[in-house]
Amino acid sequence: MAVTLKHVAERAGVSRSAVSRTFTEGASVSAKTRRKVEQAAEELGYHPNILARGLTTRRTKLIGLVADNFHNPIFLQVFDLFTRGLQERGLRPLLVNLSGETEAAGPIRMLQQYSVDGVIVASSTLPPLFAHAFRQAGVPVVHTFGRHTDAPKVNIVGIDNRSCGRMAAETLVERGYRHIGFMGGPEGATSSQDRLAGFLEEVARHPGIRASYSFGDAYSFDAGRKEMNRLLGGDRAEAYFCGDDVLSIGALSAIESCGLSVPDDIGIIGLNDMEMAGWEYVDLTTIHQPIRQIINSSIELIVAMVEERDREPETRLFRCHIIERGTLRPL
Amino acid sequence: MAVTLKHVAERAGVSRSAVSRTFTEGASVSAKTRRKVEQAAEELGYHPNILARGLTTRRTKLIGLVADNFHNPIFLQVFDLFTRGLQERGLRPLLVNLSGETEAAGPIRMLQQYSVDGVIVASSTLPPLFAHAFRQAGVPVVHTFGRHTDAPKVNIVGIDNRSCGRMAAETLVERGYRHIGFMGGPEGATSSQDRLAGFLEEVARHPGIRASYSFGDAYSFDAGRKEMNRLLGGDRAEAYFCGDDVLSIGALSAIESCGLSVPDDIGIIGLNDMEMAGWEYVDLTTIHQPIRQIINSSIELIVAMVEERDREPETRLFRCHIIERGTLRPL
DNA sequence: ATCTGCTCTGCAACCGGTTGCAAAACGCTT
DNA sequence: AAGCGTTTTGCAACCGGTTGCAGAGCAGAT
Repeated sequence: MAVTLKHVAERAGVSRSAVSRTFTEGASVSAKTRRKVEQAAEELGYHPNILARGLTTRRTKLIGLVADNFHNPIFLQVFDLFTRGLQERGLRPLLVNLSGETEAAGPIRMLQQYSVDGVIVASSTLPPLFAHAFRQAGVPVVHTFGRHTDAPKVNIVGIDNRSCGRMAAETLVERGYRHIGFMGGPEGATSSQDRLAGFLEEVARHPGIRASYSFGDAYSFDAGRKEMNRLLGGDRAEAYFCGDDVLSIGALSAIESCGLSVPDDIGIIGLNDMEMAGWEYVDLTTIHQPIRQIINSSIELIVAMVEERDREPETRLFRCHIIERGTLRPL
Repeated sequence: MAVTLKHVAERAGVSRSAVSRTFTEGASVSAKTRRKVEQAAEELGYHPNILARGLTTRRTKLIGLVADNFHNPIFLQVFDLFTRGLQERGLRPLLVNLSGETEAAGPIRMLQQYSVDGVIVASSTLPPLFAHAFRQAGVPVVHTFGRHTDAPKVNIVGIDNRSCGRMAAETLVERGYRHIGFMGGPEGATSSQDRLAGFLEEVARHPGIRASYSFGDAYSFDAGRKEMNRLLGGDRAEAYFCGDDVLSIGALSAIESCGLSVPDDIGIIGLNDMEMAGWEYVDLTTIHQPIRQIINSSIELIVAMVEERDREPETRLFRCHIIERGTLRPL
């Protein structure tokens, strides 16, 4: 059916090795054979089978792309950037949906069965254990949006969540809010924990300020709305730092449908600066996370890991900054 | 490094074939050897390499998932459903980002190099030619959200765009709008063309009604806002059928920031019923497209195609219905 | 013409599996 | 115990490639 090395070799009147060599970078072939082979290949429409090649070269150019949140539009952008970036380097993303999964063993086995060259775990909610397990299994791994530590066990690319928490608290305090709240994503997510830690750290530096915190079930619109509805029923704060834009938007929605208005009655600041945050509708004040850089850097790192398997894991953090829009009262 | 058939065979004291057979459905192995092999495999942590297997079985369990729009949140849901559905059947999506690509040759070659079992083209904007080219290349293909025809050249799963256009026009007319507009996605997209055709068809049945139409650059928020801004500067209609929810939301945004209000000054009806359409913020009246069914059906079809390569292509269309929310004036 | 050193080439083995085939092992019957 | 039909097994070839190695071919020097 498909045209293989052998067909090309026969047609060109050379050995299979000669054909193979014309298609491998840096192999030794004379100009004459190369020409013959290329012509035969052209005529037959031959292209080497990457998977068969991978059997000997141990490079499949497949990269596992593991995600566990398909309800946050930011991930559409994440997928866009990853697929493009990988494609540009001749790599292919094998998409793995881990929603609801808690065990790493299954996905690891599966990705090994496909002999992926590396794995990118793109999630701020999966426990660090997950990425560690990949490394333990000998698969190069980058944890994008993972928790930053000083001596990382795997490559981490993302932001300093703790300092974002501080930045958010500081901003709220500056604006004169006296009772401020943190509304996180899932309690178990390292990103929630770190953002909260930074938030409380900053609050502790301002004696007069009262702080409270709680968590949503997920980084999703529904979770944000649900949690804000709950908060509105109790002793609510004057302004909230929501752990993510889509949570913020859910919260805004709850606030509006309750007859309150933003920023007059309640202030909101998000995190991510997703496309939607800039829509007139939403006009969300938020902390910008440089997604494009984070993803390009992740790709660079996974490529480097594949080249040099026993490279020391490293952490790459990117600076965030506040995007002033309309959901906090002005200075 | 990795543990292979051979290792297991040696440890279990059997031939490589015996090991292979234990791991292939329906092969003939005695209970005794099976036990020995399974134990050895367990001890070594062996799992067959799917790609090596694919070399002989010609099944890699890889499915190409081709998309060209990463700006419409509906696709996040599409990816979620596809990845889960495929995973449940032991298949793996190889994600291909075709944004901006116009030639099919490159992607086809690439997917062939990875010997994918089949390809799902998930786009209402890629020309039919694209999916045809895959078929021509002998790759089983399903075009999800593709244009429906009576004698399809490839499998098509989606909705009847023409009848959705009619439904939208009919609804607008019922509500008493006399000058109605169609605001499509890209002019070249079959979905835009068909929705418009249906829309105008229905308008033609109502003599007093005036209709106009135009197109956005893409199925995206920005395109919707930009186009609505243009329309607002001219002789605008009383209500618009936007070819997609995210376009509608862009349009709503343009309308609001112009000081007009919906549905009092302008009515809007969308198409898709994406999650966001239900947010209080947005509260978009729209035509519901049964995404879940469309995607499950697409997966079923691609699986069937892989089983039976020369199956006749078929078309599967799903019924849509109107979801009444707050962007059209009441009956 | 011979030698030297280099570049090319093909053979054959290998990557990690599957599978047709013939022989071995098994369970029953007689 | 021999004969029979079924399973089960291992051998060897194959899937579509790559690659170490030894020898062939070639150009230039002597």
